[in-house]
Amino acid sequence: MVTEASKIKINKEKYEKAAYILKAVAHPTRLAIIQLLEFQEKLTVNEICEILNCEQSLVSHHLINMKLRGILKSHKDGLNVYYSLKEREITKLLECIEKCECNM
Amino acid sequence: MVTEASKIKINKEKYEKAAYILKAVAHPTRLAIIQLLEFQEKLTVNEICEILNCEQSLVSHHLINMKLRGILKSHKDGLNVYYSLKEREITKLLECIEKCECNM
DNA sequence: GCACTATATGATAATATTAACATATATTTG
DNA sequence: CAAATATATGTTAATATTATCATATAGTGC
Repeated sequence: MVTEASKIKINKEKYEKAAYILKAVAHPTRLAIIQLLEFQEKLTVNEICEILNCEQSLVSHHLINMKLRGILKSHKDGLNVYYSLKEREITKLLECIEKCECNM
Repeated sequence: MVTEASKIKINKEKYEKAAYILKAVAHPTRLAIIQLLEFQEKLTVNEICEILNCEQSLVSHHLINMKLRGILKSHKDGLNVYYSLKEREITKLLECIEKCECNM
């Protein structure tokens, strides 16, 4: 039992990091953005707004937050800001969830 | 563009379900519980409390919530309630996250 | 420099999640 | 049935997330 406990203690930071990333992603709009970018390589804020039919500043908040957490990256080109996946690996989360039969 | 939009619309429910599951899991304690149960098959509420050094009612709330969302299952044996994974697939979430380099 | 467009920022309100605590319920044992 | 134990429940407080709105900033074209 002590072994387990110390194992958990050591891993505490790991769980906190993982939860931090999961929280950044656990939102329908954010998942949609991630999957859009899985197939589109890069999109502007406005394009995402239009596709998702979602207000600009809200989308912007979502994007900036995910960028902050290292999930997205962006580059500016004139007036536009293009967002893209920084971590393609993150797209596997959705696959993983879909395989779960827990969505009841 | 319209194509994208309708695709997203159709998938809206999918993203909501996925977010619902992800939210249930996006917490350090919950991730720890899941990983404990990956290796232990089943544990009582008290065992989990002790290992994680976490208050009983709080653990109970976490467990019940995850059970509600189809991630865990439980069975009673005398005074004890044993919790275990309902969906082993869920343990792959952690692997998946760990592979991401997004954790800054 | 002015008007226009795209994006970001900041404040606040609405809502959801987490924690803490007190207590209830159910089971076992004597 | 009383005491002890394990778990669940319900309430409230603390905190975090999400949405909304108003406005700022920055780049473009005239």
